[in-house]
Amino acid sequence: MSKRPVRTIEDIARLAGVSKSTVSRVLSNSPLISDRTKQRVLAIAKEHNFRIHQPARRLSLRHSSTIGFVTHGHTKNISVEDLFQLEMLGAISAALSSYNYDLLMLHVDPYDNNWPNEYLNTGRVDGFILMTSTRKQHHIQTLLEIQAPFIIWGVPVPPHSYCSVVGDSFRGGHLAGEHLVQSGRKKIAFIGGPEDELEVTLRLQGFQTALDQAGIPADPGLITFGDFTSAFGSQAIRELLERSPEVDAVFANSDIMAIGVINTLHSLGKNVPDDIAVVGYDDLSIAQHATPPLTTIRQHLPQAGQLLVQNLIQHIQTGVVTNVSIPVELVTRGSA
Amino acid sequence: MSKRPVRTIEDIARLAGVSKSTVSRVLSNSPLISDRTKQRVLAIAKEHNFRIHQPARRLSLRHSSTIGFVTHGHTKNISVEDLFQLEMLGAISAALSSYNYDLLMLHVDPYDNNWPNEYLNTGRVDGFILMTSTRKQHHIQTLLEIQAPFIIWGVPVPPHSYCSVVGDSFRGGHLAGEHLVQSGRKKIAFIGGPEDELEVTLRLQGFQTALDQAGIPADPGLITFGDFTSAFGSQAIRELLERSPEVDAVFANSDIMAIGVINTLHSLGKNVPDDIAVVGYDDLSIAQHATPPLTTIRQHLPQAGQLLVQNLIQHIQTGVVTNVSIPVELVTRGSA
DNA sequence: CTGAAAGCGCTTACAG
DNA sequence: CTGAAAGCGCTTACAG
Repeated sequence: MSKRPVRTIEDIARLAGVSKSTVSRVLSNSPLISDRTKQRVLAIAKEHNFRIHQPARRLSLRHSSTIGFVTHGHTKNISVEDLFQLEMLGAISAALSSYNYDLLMLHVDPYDNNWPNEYLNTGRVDGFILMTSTRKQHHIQTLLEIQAPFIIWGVPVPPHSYCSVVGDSFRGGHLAGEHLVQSGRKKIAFIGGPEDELEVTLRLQGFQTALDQAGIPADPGLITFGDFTSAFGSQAIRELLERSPEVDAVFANSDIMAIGVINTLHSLGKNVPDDIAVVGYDDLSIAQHATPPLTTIRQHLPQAGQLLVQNLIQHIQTGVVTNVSIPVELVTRGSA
Repeated sequence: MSKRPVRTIEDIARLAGVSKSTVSRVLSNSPLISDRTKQRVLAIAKEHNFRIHQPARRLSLRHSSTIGFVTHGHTKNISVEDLFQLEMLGAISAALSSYNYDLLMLHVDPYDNNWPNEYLNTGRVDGFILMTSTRKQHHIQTLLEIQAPFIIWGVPVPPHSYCSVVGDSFRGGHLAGEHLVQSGRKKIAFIGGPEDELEVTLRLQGFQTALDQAGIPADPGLITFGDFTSAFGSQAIRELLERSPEVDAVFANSDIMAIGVINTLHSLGKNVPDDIAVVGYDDLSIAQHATPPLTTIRQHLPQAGQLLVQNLIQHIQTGVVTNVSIPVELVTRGSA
């Protein structure tokens, strides 16, 4: 008689003339239930647009079906530099919802060591996904210590064993170098991310291998490291050009950096790719919208997101530790 | 004797020699409890690094203390164009955690009308925050119909009443126009976002008012609309220059557009701001890193995030509907 | 194939 | 100021 008494499984049970147990079972698709009952209950549930109350379910099941995406605290840090993370977030979110998991955003204080407990012991989250980088390395220690389930995007560092997925950076660097070499470039600069990041080192190794193979001598003067920002890209190319005006190509370690490089080149009156060819890294969606459109190394973010969640969930459920390396791919567009 | 028996409030109660009720009360800071008991329980809780289990708490309290941030589905859409949203997300997240609320990311299918129930009826979320835009307008309808608590960033559209916070777009447009006029510009173009967005219209009105006041005649040929992307910024300035080569300033409706404009100007050999002055909008963190650093209208995102969450929570608790307009501010840097 | 009952870990009237 | 008990809405052995 009253407005909307259909809020719980018990309401449905009453309407269907069965027990709560039965309703619960049909809703979780238990094989025990007869088809007739199942259809009837389902019909009633649908008719009333019934949805299971998650906190109750989570309490009973003792897990949250939600994972935390870990990001660093301060608002100020969020900027174009985090575009990569943003695209990754989209990919992860898409994958997560296909598993019926929720995505909790965790803006974490980098100096706090207790945050994993804050989310795990409270039953808000079943595990974590994080993008690694040097400064976050100690988070991994913390997670390892309390045995929190997690997976990282990045190269896992040896002593310990934990889940990871990462692009094949050596091959990425190699592809970039090879492409530049094959298009006839001779003075090819490497504008890298942080020198102490494994990915960066690997890209450099792949890159140098490609030059070696083409018989181009290594020139330390053409190699710089910094961060992944466009600001650093700008600065790096400017300095490079002062030191070595004959540079005819650059391999930048991120699309964002590459865009910084290109902008600076334009303002110096250089033509891209005629005077200087530029290849980026990641293939974010901005890559195709740059002027000229960026030639870059595609990291396959949607696939990465999918693997990150699939393997995390698997790890939560079975304890299996996976480390996967995703093939990268050269995408040729206008800039090189 | 066993490893870690301290997982629940009951464990703490046992250790402290009190009842669960008492522990619960000290943990929720009930005034009923004596100081002695409170200190003792707190000490024990801290010693064992105890954290309350949220699903249980939420089930009991009948609310989730989490809010959903609504974003559109497809991975592909996430790009530099969403930088604004990203910075807003950071601001919201910061505000939320000061209220002990969690932030759930909701990548929602734009053609699905049932998503609010999916989150509200399931007890996963107490309310929603969304950024509006024309295409999202029908989400508001849906939310209104099922009486879901929500707040938007954007101008509320009349017939209905719901919470909102928004920057003062008229004043923003006015400040931009005024600044350009005062620096002696005569042919000032307006490169707008979507023509059917209220914010855009308001910025144009403010802008035109400023020109009027300076006695500069309105020139419809200098006004364009598109979207907030840098690609559109590039395209718009290129077309504008063909039609009216004498343009000496532009007011772009987002920092991202402004950056597109500047890049294109550079590649056309124009100097910014000498040949053409450019003012942007938003003051995202990229603004200060542009070359030249962007003169822009600051929207005060951290404050916006704070108001968004504060007023949403207030609305959830009391039903009060607030509509707030945040003052904007001209930030003068290199580009104009 | 189905149901009654216990339990998940909290909160909070109610009684003292 | 404190405790025993009921209840939040599910799930799942256990018994049939």
